Amino acid sequence: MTTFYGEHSKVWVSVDCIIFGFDEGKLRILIGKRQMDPGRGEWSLYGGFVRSDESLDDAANRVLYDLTGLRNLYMRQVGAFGSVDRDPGERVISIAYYALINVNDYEDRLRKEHGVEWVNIDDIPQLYSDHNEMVRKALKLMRQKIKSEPIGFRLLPSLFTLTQLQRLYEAIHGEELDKRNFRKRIKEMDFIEKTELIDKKGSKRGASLYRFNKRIYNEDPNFKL
Amino acid sequence: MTTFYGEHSKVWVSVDCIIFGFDEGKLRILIGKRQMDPGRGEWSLYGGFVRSDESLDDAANRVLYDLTGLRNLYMRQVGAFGSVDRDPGERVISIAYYALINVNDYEDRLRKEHGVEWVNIDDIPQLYSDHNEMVRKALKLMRQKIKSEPIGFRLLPSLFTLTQLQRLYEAIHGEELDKRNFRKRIKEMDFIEKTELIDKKGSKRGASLYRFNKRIYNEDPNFKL
DNA sequence: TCAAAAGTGTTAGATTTACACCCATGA
DNA sequence: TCATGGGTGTAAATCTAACACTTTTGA
Repeated sequence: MTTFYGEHSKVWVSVDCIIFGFDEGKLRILIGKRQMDPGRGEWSLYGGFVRSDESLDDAANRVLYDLTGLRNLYMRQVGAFGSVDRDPGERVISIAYYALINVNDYEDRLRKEHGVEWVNIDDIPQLYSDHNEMVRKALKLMRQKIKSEPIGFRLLPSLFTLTQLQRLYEAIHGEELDKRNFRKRIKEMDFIEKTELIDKKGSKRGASLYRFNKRIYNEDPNFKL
Repeated sequence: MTTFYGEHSKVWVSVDCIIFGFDEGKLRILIGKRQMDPGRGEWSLYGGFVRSDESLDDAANRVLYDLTGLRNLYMRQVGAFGSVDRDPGERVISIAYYALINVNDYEDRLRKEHGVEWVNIDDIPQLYSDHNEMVRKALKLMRQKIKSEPIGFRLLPSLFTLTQLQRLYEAIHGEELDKRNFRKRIKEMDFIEKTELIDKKGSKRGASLYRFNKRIYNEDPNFKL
């Protein structure tokens, strides 16, 4: 094996995941108490080291699968974090990723096995190392992204009511929306399809269930919320 | 030295810089022919390895200073690039940064010493490894950023005419703007100050020179272009 | 019968876009 | 004197934001 860059030093590279979920009207992320040194016992994002035979995206997908048992999650890179002393043990740079999951798809057994919890984004405690900074940036990027792409559906069941959808957007942006204006905009988006099904859980009267039609969206991707 | 993560493999980490400049009405970046193996002779971004005693941002600033002799450049991280085979020699992950410079501040002697050239963003050749992808993402991020923050002034001399400013925005977004609407919006931004000075180079009649007043901007940062 | 969520249109105000002519000057 | 870029205002169209009542039904 030829060594081109021998004179330079190598470092460890990890990925850390900000996993967003929407439950009980709140946007939440998964965090757990760190089970290894250094920093044992501190609240932390879930992460792992990048292996020599996998890309950064592969590493993030592996870590996400390991924690949630889910594949093909919507996932985007947040950025690289590389202060010299960010890890108290060694020089480690970390690439943060955020992912969106529908909380119903996540088996609670698996969640408990890994000792992670859903925490409201307004109540995030102090986290290990620079993880709070990662969360802030992930939230900022996700909020921005959701304005121009219909990624919110990744946080909902495949069938959802318009009130659920509105509550999701309110939770993400942290402000209330006008019901009539919201529904007016939804009606303009043909890829948000009304089904014949009625949800009876959320109200006595019942609310129509909608679904996101990816095919129609791809044909005419005009999204604005 | 305690080794917490010994069982995992380390990798090389580099930074690569997309340096934007505005000259002769075009948005350009600095690229050069690679002077080392692997990839010797291919067009490439300018970069360097991250040292063990510096953060990623420090490394990017060092690389930028080495190339341009300029400090305190506006600079933002583009992201981490980490395909397994992205570097033909070894496993190297790279963190891309973009920076904005005023081309007049860059000594041509230094530019030639490093063998780099200003290339119109519409005429970028095929670049080494994944550098084209880095450029695309940098451009996307910069275009987005400039809509909400007055970073464009970093690409202009400290005194500029409104026509220069308009041409800059046209070059960045790749579309012509209406002169009257453009100037109407500028007038609303108190931090773009008209000076008493007149530029006689750009026209016979002469055009007023303006400057960006950072203090006023910080007091009332309302920017929208 | 009443509490609770679903569903539905209109209007005023703000923002955005389109558009054309006169001015000052150096060559 | 004329070619060149500098400088200026208005009106139509579009988009955004504010706002209140009726319906259905399970408890």
